[in-house]
Amino acid sequence: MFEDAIIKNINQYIQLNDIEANYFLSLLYPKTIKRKEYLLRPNEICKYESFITKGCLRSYTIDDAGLEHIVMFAVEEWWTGDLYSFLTQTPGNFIIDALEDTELLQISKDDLEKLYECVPKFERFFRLILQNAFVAQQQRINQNLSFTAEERYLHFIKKYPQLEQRLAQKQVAAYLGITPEFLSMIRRKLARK
Amino acid sequence: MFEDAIIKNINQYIQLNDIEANYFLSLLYPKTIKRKEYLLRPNEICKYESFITKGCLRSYTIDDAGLEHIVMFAVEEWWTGDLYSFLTQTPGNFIIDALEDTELLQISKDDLEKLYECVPKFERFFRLILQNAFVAQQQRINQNLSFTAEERYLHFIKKYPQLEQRLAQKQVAAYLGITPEFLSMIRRKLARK
DNA sequence: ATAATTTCTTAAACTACTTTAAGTTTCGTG
DNA sequence: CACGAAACTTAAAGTAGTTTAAGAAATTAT
Repeated sequence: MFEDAIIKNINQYIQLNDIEANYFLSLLYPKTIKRKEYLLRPNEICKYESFITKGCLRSYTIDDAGLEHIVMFAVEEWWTGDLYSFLTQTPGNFIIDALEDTELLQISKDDLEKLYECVPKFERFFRLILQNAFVAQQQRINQNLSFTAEERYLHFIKKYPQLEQRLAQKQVAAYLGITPEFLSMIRRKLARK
Repeated sequence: MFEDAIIKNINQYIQLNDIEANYFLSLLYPKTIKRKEYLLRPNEICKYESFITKGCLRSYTIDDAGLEHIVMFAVEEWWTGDLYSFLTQTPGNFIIDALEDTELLQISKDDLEKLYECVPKFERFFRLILQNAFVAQQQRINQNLSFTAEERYLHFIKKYPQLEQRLAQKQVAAYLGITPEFLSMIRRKLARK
């Protein structure tokens, strides 16, 4: 069952006994969403942080010209949500929807705060998760500043080879910050070599 | 004395008693660096995370063409360091130097780990700090993807009005991901309005 | 104060990437 | 398995931002 996967994941960072694990599991709401369905609609308040047991989602914005810009992908074993909206319980900036049929385990803000109180080890768990995310984001910012589109694409397929297989090229382009047309040209140029 | 400032800052996030505060202070090394001096040289291992009591620093990279790209600024009441290098104790990707004469309080990785053990509340403190940093970085990534250079500049001076006063324009340009020449043109265009 | 250095400005030529548009391929659904 | 929709490709024209270069202004060091 998919509750196992999340405990296994957490045990890579902190050690939970059975009581703690069961208490944590009792706070989770399972949810399934189909491809193209929303996890978080425009301007909706993010009520839950979600751990993905199966599937793939994207967090993105739509600009004035109607173009989509992807801030992050999330696949199995990752957490997703609009953290700003979740923490403040105010409408967020990001939209989240599923790129594949997806299964999630969700925790509400109140329950997460209870969890921090009852099992403070989870402060450490989420600190470690956030540390990794922070480092990854800092590297992405640097690459967006210093790499060309081609360099960003090459880095992306090297860093996330399995993820790239699952994504449409237009999603990759929206993550790299280029148009699908230009990504197509980059790929043609690379293929010719 | 500047040790007060850091305790005051931390007490905004968690409540420390005198024993805990004094223990924390005992782990800190004060350091001062002058303008243009390095806090972290190219390929150096980041031995300390640093809390800034006075001054201003930048974390940046230099690309193959010799251009600088600023990943973050850090001023009073902020932490800085190359987190990846600090956590892994391997050479990092970022260079850190001072844009003004700067005073820091530093903590080593070993001491920070001791601190997490002895005063687990600090797990919470750094989780909260990282949460805020994560949200800010996610917004910056989104803006780099969806805003024009002019929009990014307008957002920057609105979000950090006091910081912009302290920075040379070329530093702002290196943070926004544009050339100083183009920033100059943007400013002229805005001034004419 | 003054020289030396760095930063800022301006403008013309250039380029990485976008836009538009049309055709082709792939994919999801009945 | 077929057909409608979405994704991908290609190419020509357009643009946001870069490069280069030179002069002006501001800052730093002596």
